[in-house]
Amino acid sequence: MIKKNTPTLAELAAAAGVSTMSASRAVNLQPGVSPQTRDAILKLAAEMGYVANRSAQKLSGGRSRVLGVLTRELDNAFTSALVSGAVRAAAVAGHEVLIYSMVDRTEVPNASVLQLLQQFTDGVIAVLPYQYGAVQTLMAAGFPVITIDHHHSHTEWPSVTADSYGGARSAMQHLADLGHRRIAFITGNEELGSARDRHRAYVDAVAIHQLDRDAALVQRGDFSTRGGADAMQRLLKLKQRPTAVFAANDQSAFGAISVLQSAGLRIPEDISVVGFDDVPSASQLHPALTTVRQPIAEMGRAAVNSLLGLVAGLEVATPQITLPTELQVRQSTAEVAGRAVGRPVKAAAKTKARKRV
Amino acid sequence: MIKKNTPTLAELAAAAGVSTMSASRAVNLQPGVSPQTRDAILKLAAEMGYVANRSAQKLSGGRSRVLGVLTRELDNAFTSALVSGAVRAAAVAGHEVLIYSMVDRTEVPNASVLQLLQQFTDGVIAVLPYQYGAVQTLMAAGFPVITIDHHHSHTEWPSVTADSYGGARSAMQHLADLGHRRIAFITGNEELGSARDRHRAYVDAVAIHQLDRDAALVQRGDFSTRGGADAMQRLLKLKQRPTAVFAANDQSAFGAISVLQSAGLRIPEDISVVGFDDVPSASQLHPALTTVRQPIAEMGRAAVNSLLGLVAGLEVATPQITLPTELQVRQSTAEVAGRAVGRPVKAAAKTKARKRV
DNA sequence: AAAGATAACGTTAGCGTTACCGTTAAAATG
DNA sequence: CATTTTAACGGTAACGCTAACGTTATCTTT
Repeated sequence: MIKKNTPTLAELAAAAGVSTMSASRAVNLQPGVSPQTRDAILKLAAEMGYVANRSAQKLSGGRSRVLGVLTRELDNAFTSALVSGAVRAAAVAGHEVLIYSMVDRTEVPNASVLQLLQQFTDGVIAVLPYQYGAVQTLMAAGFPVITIDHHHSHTEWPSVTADSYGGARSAMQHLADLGHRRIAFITGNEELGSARDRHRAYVDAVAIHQLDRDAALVQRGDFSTRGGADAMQRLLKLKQRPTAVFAANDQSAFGAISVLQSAGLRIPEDISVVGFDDVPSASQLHPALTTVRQPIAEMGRAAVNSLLGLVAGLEVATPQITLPTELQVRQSTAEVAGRAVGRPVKAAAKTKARKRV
Repeated sequence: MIKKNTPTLAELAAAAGVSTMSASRAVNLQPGVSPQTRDAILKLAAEMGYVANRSAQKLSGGRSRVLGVLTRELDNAFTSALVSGAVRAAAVAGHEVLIYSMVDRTEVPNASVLQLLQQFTDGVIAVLPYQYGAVQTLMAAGFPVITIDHHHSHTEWPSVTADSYGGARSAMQHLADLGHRRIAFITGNEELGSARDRHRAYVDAVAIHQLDRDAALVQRGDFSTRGGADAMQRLLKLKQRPTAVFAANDQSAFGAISVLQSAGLRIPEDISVVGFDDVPSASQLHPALTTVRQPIAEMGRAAVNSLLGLVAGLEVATPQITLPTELQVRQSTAEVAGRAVGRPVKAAAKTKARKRV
């Protein structure tokens, strides 16, 4: 239960019979207090329920021990998982996390939002895309920022990413192994390094596995459900339809699946679909989506740790952190139904079932 | 572009040739300054890029003009839409919104989180469920809180809800109109008033429309995809299967649909499904879900307005705000296929198509 | 044992803002 | 015209904390 009047540092110090500075040093585990007085103060602090006032900390030039997450869309399994990881990692370091959602609104200049963040937090994790300008502004002001994913033209920014290229290659390998030769690709937001890497992996895989090379097989998406659906619609109009579709992220894949199902096509019998991200619903919806898993929570954790380094004024050793990805084979991919166009034989479905994880 | 040194109120005042207090009053649009000096200061403030330091504001006993949103799961279309609405409404009133996600972690006492909120924000919108304890604590401390949805045992809390009962009744009416007599219900988290209201509406509808009354038709869910899927699995095991399923929210409906599709059942030909909420993906996935629309963004707006009232110390006239809901008929519902169990006639599908919005 | 080095504290002065109260000048009143 | 009321402003003191420096004990060193 919160008391209406939380004790202040001065009150704590008075109760402990020391100066406020000693109390401050004790509470912040800083040198300048003997271990025994520190422990005594700490014990008393716990008893009295002392909690530092972060506004005051920040105002007096100190750190508030609060980290910010700058994001646009909240409705996003990716962001959610990321925040969870970040919050946990921050908690270990005694920090809290506050999220700022950049809802479009023209009436407020970006600058004031950024100042809000600067006034409250010690550093920011920016979940790209969309905040390029904000991120640049923040960095220019010398404020610690770590981005998740990276902007293709700002590769020098400290960032945390997953191995998009490797993951995409293994997804394509999987499809090639299943006998697919005509594989479509739905692109992501190509302002992002991750989207470009996945695209590049697709192109390379087409060359290496000697797959059908057709510009029409690559359709523009934007990482959204609608973008995926629209791209799939275009793919369905092709005279020679693909036997498999690799979407740059799960969200796009969901859109594609939706279109395929409403067109009466069965997945994976008629067409295989692979996504990227492995958001929770990927395994919960039908058919369970074969996708490339990103270690999202770990990315959040890594971002927090890097950010805390920046906040402490350390030169970050590896400003660009890339975490491994892993293919998750589920029900949305199957062996291609022979060379002939048409429905797959039942046997095919049974065969691939054995390969499932 | 942010300058490293944002002007302070004192600097602004000096530039304008007035005292800091006059500048403060001008910036906050408070009485005590003549219109002309106020305008002059405001103009200068815009030129100099003055932005108030909210930490300082809050510390000096004032308001920070920041509102908090307390939530648990971010991965939630509902929360996302709500925040959007809240942010926009807050912006109109010159406020910012910061989100705190209550990730489970035992190592940090709730109290410090709440104090964080008290130190930074002027009031909190709590998106239930899960934060009952926190909400109570906050309220006990005299801190302004508005809840979204309401806890069944705390009906006196200031809250914003949608008309769950009415919406659920119209959903049931719709199914009854389509000839369904055996309708299943997947419950939500019944700690919430909304879940109880929907359940009550189902029970009432069964009585009023004289539908099949069978305890096995009501299966427990928890507003989650998995909960909906598990409930549907149980419903499929019934000797007499329902011809329609009403899920207490869209998320549950998605889980149910997933199970139905993997069982080879077609929606809506074999079974109709209705959800509740109308989250964005409800209309984007296949089949597009018939569901009850909640005005989520408006709920966020209403919450902000109420909260600002509380912050201003007003006695809120209507502590319990209920917003209307509306049935959205889409592709997941169709006329029941006669009395006999089996596939629907094609004609049925055509008939209901005319009824679509 | 005297001098210097080191650790353990305390004092002061802000950080940027607003509340409170005091002051001054202009307007309204008798 | 003297007096009261009103509005417009300014000075000062907090809010709770920490940085920077000052002070006092304690321990080395020669």
